[in-house]
Amino acid sequence: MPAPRRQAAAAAAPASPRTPGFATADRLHSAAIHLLRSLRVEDRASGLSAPRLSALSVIVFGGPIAMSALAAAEQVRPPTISRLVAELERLGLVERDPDPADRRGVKVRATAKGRQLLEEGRRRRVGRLGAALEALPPRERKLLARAAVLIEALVRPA
Amino acid sequence: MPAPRRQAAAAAAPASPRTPGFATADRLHSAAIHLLRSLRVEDRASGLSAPRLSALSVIVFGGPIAMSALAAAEQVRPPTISRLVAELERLGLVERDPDPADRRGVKVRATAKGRQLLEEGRRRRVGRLGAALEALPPRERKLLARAAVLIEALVRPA
DNA sequence: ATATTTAGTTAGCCTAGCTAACTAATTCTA
DNA sequence: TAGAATTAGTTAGCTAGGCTAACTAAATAT
Repeated sequence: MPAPRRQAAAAAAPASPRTPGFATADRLHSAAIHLLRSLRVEDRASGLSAPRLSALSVIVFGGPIAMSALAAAEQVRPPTISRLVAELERLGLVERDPDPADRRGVKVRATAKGRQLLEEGRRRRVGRLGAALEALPPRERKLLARAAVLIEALVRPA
Repeated sequence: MPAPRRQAAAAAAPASPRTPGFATADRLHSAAIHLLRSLRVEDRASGLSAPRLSALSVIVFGGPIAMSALAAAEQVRPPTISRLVAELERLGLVERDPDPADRRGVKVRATAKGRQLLEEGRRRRVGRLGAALEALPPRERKLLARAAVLIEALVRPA
């Protein structure tokens, strides 16, 4: 286990095990775990580890981004990002430019190769699940799409 | 990145990016990632890392279980499980008994302390999400509950 | 009776987390 | 405005968790 990071005592009043919210939360949590576990297989085909894929994704979609912002997005410490970006750079997937506005700073951006690799990976990963969803009645597929939106809303402002 | 594990060429025909299944899959994938990321905070309070919590969970719910079965459930190699279980044992959360039916084998089971720690963690983790769900209109909460069931069904037979 | 397979462990390597300690640049303040 | 404090990023060194290779011991197959 990595050394625990101090949290700003986050404990909101937890729902008691009796409430309908708790039961749903439990099911949702479990479903999310199993969903992601089943997709991990596809990610391996990219040749990149999960942390690298995740960081690359933030860099691709988050435009040129500062190291500190990237660390925050990935919820890791700056040294972790430093090393990770160094590896992505060595692989030709991203580049580091000095920030002209602040000469301490650095902006990371994806190369064409990086974008391409990510896009392929996303296609593979989501492709398998997408095929399964195609087989579903449209009603159920719509239900899942709405659920995804609800979940994002629940989680986003956290 | 850990050395890639050979996969039995799993590539099912991926859905093309145009289909409705693909768009939904993308949203669902993203929602699952963000959901789990937001809950990670609570897991840290348990003092156990994610791999240890996950293995402990399998041991608690999967009854006395062989090392090899545990490795399969966690999708890791036997040496990884050997070491992980050794640590859980050192912490007093699980115990290893020789398998009387096959003297090469070992059965791992949770101690009372292990069960208790897991239950507390689950309460904390799901509590925060549960509270958020309580605030939702019952209709939307039901939608999420049904979505969870659908997802499990999609993923389970994979 | 011996050879092969299977269950688990040990040894040794790599990646990804962390903290601590550092440099360089910026910003604040007396 | 000189000096102090803060901020951005890196380097060094540690631990945990992944892997393969190589091993022991037991079970099974020839």
